[in-house]
Amino acid sequence: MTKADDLTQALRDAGVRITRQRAALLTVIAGADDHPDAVELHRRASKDMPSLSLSTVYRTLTALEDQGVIQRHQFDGTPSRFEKAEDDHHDHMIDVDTGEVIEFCSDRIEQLQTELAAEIGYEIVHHRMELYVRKKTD
Amino acid sequence: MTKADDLTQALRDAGVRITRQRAALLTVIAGADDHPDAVELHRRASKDMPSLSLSTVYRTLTALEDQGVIQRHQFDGTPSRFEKAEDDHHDHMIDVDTGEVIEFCSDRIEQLQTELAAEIGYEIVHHRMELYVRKKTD
DNA sequence: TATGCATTTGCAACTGATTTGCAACTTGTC
DNA sequence: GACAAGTTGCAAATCAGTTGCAAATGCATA
Repeated sequence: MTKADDLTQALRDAGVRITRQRAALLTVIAGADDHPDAVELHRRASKDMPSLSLSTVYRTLTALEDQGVIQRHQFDGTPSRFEKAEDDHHDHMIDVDTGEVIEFCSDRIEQLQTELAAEIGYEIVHHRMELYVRKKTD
Repeated sequence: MTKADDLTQALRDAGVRITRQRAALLTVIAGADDHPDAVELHRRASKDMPSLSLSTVYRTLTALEDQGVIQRHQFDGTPSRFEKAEDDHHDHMIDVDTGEVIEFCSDRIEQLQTELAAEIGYEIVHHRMELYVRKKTD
């Protein structure tokens, strides 16, 4: 049972129809270790499904996001990028020179965020933290 | 000497020409206590400068951003919003129900961010932290 | 395994935010 | 005050993403 199969089953259980184009996209997403955008996902999935249209990719990505199967990230001034929703939450560092995305997580920061919001009577629905970084040279 | 005058002088010193349209926009930005988008800024500035075009607003905002005079924020799925660059850095909470933007700052979090980046050999160029929040009901 | 129909597809046209080409017009300088 | 270079307004282009529609397909059921 591959990761793509897991995703497929989760969707089927949720009443989402698994078409060949969705299956192809799921396979690509399950196998991606990076954070591709819609065009890149379309490019990759097109190898299996040459007739796959970009609008279907967009529609499917939205559906998958609604199902909580994938996550959408909107980094500074670039098209949305996607990754499969792992059970563990994390944030991102983006290397401003290479565009490389590094995942990280800090429970301490999350806790401080929650406290800050609570202090003024709010609770956090979701958050977004991106560190735009550069490799140290010294 | 108003804030708008300060901005004007800063730009003039940087070799940026102060046209009537830029002056009008600077006045609006200097007087704004919220986080308006380009269309809203255009609407406000048009009162003094009825012929002001939206493309000039966009061009000027980009120029002001390049000069470090204003900051651009891209909150989830909405047009870019702008504010004058104060000397004090801060982050934002966005009320998901009302769209209201609340500024906040945590030195403790900033410090943790710097440490996290340093641990893997990076330094932070800039960062972005947005907490999407909802008023607590209980 | 065949049937039916709601869902999904590809295409092309549309949207909303922002950018750009260009000729006419200002600005700051000499 | 005149001139070169920077700016403007307009309309058209761009870019990421969405949508209407008729044709095609998944899948629950017979």
